[in-house]
Amino acid sequence: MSPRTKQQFKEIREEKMALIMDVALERFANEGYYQTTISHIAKHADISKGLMYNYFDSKEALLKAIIHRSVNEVYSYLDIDHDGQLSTDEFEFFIRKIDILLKEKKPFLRLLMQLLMQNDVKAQFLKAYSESDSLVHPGHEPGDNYYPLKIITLLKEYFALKHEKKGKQNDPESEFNMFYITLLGYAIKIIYSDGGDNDLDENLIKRIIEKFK
Amino acid sequence: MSPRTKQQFKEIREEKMALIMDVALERFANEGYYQTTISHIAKHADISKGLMYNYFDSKEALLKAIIHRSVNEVYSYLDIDHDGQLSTDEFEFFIRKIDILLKEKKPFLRLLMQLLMQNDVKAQFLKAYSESDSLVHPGHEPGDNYYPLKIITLLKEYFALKHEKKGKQNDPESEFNMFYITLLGYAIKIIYSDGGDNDLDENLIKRIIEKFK
Amino acid sequence: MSPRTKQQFKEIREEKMALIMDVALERFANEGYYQTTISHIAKHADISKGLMYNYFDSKEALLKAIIHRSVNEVYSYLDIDHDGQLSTDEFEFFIRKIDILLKEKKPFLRLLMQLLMQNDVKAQFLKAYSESDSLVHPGHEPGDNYYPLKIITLLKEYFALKHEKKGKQNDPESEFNMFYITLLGYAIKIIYSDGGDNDLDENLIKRIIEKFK
Amino acid sequence: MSPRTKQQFKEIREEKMALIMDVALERFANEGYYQTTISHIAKHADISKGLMYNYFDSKEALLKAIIHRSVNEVYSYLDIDHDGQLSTDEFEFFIRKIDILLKEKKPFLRLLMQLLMQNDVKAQFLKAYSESDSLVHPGHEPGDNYYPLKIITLLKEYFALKHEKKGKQNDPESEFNMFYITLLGYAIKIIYSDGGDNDLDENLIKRIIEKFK
DNA sequence: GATGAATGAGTATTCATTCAT
DNA sequence: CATGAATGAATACTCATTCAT
Repeated sequence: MSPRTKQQFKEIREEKMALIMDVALERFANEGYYQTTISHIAKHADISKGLMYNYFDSKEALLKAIIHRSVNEVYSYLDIDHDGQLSTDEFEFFIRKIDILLKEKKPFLRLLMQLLMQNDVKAQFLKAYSESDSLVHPGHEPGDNYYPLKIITLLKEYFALKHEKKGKQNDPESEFNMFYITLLGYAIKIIYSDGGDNDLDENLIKRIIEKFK
Repeated sequence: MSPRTKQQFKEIREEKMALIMDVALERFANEGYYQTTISHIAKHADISKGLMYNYFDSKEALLKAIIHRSVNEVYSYLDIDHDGQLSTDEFEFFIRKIDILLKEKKPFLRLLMQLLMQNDVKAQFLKAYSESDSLVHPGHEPGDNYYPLKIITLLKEYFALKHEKKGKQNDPESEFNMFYITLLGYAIKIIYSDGGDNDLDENLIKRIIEKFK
Repeated sequence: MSPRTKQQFKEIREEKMALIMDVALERFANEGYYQTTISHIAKHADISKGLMYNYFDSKEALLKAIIHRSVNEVYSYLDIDHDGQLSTDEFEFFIRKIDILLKEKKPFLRLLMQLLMQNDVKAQFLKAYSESDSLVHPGHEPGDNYYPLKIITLLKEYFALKHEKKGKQNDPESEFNMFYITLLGYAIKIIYSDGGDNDLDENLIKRIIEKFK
Repeated sequence: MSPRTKQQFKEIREEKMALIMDVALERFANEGYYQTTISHIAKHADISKGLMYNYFDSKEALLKAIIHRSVNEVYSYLDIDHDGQLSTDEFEFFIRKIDILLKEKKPFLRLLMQLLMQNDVKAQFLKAYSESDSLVHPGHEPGDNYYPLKIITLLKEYFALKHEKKGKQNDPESEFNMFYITLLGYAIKIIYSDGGDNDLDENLIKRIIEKFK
């Protein structure tokens, strides 16, 4: 009988927003962003069409919120804040983390792939994300050495250092590129497999670590 | 002035169809299949919307025709009709052909990626393609050893044989999988780069060949 | 701490209703009735949407209540209850009162203009108001000589009498019509000016009085 | 059997656009711009909803086109291109033209009133129209003495000159303002009357001319 | 009395497809 | 063979109104 408190309203809002974002992410990843209708999302989330607009200004705002949330989750999981060089163990640890992310963030990564693989204007804001990271760390300017680039830099330095030490025959840039395409191929395989053969995947990630560490 | 012969009409027809397919493929690859409108295609091909329907029953029929054509081109370029085992030279030759295809069929491969990365019903027919090859070789049933699978089989046999001969430490299945993800990563890199660094790519493909042949 | 008396509750209720009506009138007048949303009103009045419906059955009921209130204010300010003929001084006094009303009831008059200038069904009830005065004096039938018409009648009689006395060249109906359009034009000018030049307006109203008294 | 020529298509387009604009103007004027739905327009014009969008980008674009057309018609009818001062005959002629416009352009003028009497952002472009005339005479800058202002200037000069010559008691600015509100009141009366008493209106316009010429 | 989450009918707009010429 | 006007089903989004708390 007594009216709901502000706190209760806040909780309702947050739970509902999370529900809508979860459902929408699932649909976006599987049906494609443009093919997913607000009606679909509403039906799957068991809410009315209108309610979505109580929480998000538009379909695009919903997409942005989902990306924002997921990017934050990914970054905070990776938690890269490394000033010196990567040790071999840290390198291995990093690959393992990536592997876990690939398996835990499949829907988000499918959505991301989908959006990044289009050239049209609407998708540009996404590229901005992956390059500038401005929403996650608003203090940084495009040109700073913030997270996404920092990762790349760290890895390149790792390969440069390894080359110095071990004097392998291949130059470090080539080595980094081999590493990059191998991990990319592995990522695609994981993201687009439904379940898949775990032993097989485990064997692959071990070989990647072994080969490039 | 003289009335065109049936042959001439047929040629005009075929040229127009090819034009429409070319334009559509370009738009599909860059804007996305669902985002590309018939109006856009018509405008870019400098024909009327109605004419498109003179040549293709629907937007989906146009898509199928484009895929059909490109799949045929790919298969006939690869020209795999190999009964015995792949020699090392043939393996290298195969990788080189793949590399050339990646660079020459970028728009088609982008379109393909786009469609394969969706789970929804409309995209199912595409998976059918990649698995059954039914349109290209309508006689085959899913289970036959037709082209796409034949390639896989040949490659697996290649790695099995190599393992027997050279007795490398890794089992052939694992080796094949490493090869698969490396090539996949390379393919994605090539398909989605605009121009890109040719020397760098050449270095990569050489290393792939070296590593897996 | 002590429980509020019924009287206090009633006062709170009435103050809240007045607040809502004030805010709504302002928004209706400036944004337009149809363009003003209940959400806007609630936000500007610093109450919840639900509360509005506690006081008014619907948006239209709110509109009617606002009109009702304003019409009553206007009528009670004009306080026309005149049985005989208008004297010259009374005529001048009437114009002065109109002038004051124009300046004090701008928002209401803007809203009224807005509604009267539409032919659609929804606006019909307003015409009913201006012609029948049924809400203000529910006993009257359209055809009675109630207030709005009474004013017209009084003014027409004033011009008829003036014609008899002074024998001006123009017939009284024509004179009334000139008076009507001049006052109408003046009214529009005042209602839709923001602030405006007071001296200029004062000069105009003086000339109107001078010309028609 | 033979396909339509470009000319035929152009004619169809122009007739249909005119039809849609005519119907829409009528509805906008009577129901109000915001209350008029595209469905209503389509139904009244006996076309499908979609067709409107073949000719106009949006509801607002349709509105702009209607205003543009009507403004052009009004200006070309008034055909004010007067360098010197207005003679008495020209002044009378001008009032007569205004009177004719008021009767012939009722729907447009109702629409215009409706839009000008709202403060919201969407209506601002209209004020721009009435003040800058930029669409009609694109060469002019806001500040030039282009048509709408030119009319005002001409009239003010007319009253100034008249004052010099005849030395009436009232200053010319006051006289112009009286003229302005009288004509405004007359305009409103005409625009919002349905048919109305022609003799009565004719008498009014004669008196206006007589009084102010 | 008061809140704001939830609903759903309604609105502008898009676009594949049809068809008269 | 070719055109583009015309259609209508579908889609994103709005907003008055209801209702559980």
